Amino acid sequence: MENKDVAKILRETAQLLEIDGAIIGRYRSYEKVAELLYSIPERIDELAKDPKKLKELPGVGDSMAEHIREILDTGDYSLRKKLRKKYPPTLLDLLELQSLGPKKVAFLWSHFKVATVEGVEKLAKEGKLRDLPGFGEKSEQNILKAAGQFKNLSGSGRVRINVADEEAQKLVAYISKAGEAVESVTPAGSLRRGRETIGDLDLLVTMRPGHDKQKDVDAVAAHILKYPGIDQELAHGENKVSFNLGSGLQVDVRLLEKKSFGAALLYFTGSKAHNVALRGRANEMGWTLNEYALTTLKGGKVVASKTEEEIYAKLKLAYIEPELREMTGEIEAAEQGKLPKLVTLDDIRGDLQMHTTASDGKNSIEEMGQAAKELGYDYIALTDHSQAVTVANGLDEKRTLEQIKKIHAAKVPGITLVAGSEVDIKKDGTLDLEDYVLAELDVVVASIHSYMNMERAEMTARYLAAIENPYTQIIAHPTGRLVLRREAFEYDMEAVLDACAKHGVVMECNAYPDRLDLRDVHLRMAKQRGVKIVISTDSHTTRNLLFMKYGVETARRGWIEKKDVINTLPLKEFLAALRPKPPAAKSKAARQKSA
DNA sequence: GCCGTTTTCGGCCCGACTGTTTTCAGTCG
Repeated sequence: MENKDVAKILRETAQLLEIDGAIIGRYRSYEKVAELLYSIPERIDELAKDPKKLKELPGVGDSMAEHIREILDTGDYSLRKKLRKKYPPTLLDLLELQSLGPKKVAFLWSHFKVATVEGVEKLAKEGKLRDLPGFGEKSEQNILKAAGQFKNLSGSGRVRINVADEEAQKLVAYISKAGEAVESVTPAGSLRRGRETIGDLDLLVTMRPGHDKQKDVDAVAAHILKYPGIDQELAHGENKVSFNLGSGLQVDVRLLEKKSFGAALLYFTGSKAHNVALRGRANEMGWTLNEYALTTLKGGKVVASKTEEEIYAKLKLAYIEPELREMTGEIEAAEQGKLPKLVTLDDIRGDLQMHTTASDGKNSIEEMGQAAKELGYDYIALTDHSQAVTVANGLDEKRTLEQIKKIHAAKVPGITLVAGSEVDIKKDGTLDLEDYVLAELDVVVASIHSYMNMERAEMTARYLAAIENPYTQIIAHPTGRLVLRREAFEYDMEAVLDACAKHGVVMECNAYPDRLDLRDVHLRMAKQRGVKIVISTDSHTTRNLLFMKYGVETARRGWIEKKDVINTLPLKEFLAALRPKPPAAKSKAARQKSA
């Protein structure tokens, strides 16, 4: 059973308990463990084999360990089953509606026995909600609106990181033009943490001290609400405005004074779990932490507020990079001075997967080279598809040899062009080009583009065969998942990474925002085994080369350091870090000639 | 249900905003 399956059951139990009126701590303990399961690199079914290991997880005690074991053994959990008998499963849909929470959902259920979005919508339309305690005409309208949105909503309401990033840049530029009063506009939230999908955009606006503070804030807020992309205004208060963009992305803008910038940035960057831990730590030290400052519990004296660095320092923690703030051990590491020195975009000296017009790319060898040179790279590998990927006009042996010649002949001053191929790993685990061609390539990147729904054991065997092939040097987009569109392949990641470690095969962290694969937890697993990483864009146009930053952010989320990433090395050392290939075999033609 | 330099009970992050109230509960992040 996968971690996410166990997490789903625990989360649902938490929601049902909350509706059932359980005390706050009880359902939070379920919620906490559910969140934890999404973020740990270990598989819960593996951990559960050792009774002690389970209880070492924060927030897991005797009872929770027992519940987890029950879920793993039986596929379900008795308390959840019991609650689902009491409340219909569709009741949880109601929690998704903006303005409805557990209390109101429980009330609606107890009074009307209504448990579906349609049912609630009907009651609202008939005006049956407005006279209930805690409801009114306005909330009736809000529920109607939310029900309409729920029905129209396709998918999760999250967008890929590049979409959020582009929206954020547009908004930052727009808000910066609000006038003299605006000093800075800074994106925070999961975008700053480099998550692969973004649910909402958090922007911090710091204000210059003026003679009439509230008037300035009001003017800026008014300017923001005139932003052309706004679909619906959600909230407009003294220091906050929220709205939906046409894309469905929710935006929260906070207007604040410069002196609390650090505390606010920390707070709005999250993650929630990281914040909760920092607050708990502050309390233990006799302080309290909120979005305005770290202050003393007694007397409310400000201890730190201007920068994140000084707040971490007061909490006796090394500065924790945003990408690490997911409560996966970063607090302990910061306490002990054992945080990784994360790889940066500036460390990257070459890009090792991209396509040209020879297969499905839009630009020539020279154009890709020129664009990469302008980004400051020392080298790039041009890696067009191999023949099996027919939809991409993949290259066979003959065309690959010609392409190698073209790449070596092409001259772009200031950058070295390396001849590569993204060779398809076929169904049986063999590579899609003959050995005599693989031997001629400077770098062999292998990846899967077909038969993606194989059984776990079969897919594992396919990868192991590919890794054992002495020509395979890099495995590209190893899990094959497409963000928000396609689940990862099923296979034994541990076994595959162990094989990579054994054979010196490098794993790719694919920077293309639809892929971001390997993802954070896998990268940490790779690092634990000493498997080296390359970060590549998989570009199909010169513009795509700019995606490198998303790959670097993903690698940082996986605690990856410069020394773990071989395309931070100068060309010669990079080539030396690749698995050495067997000496060039004779071509088929040459073999026939000599025979 | 978990947990402990406010420890074996009694808390559980904390504040903004909304819509309902007439001082606050519920929702949200």
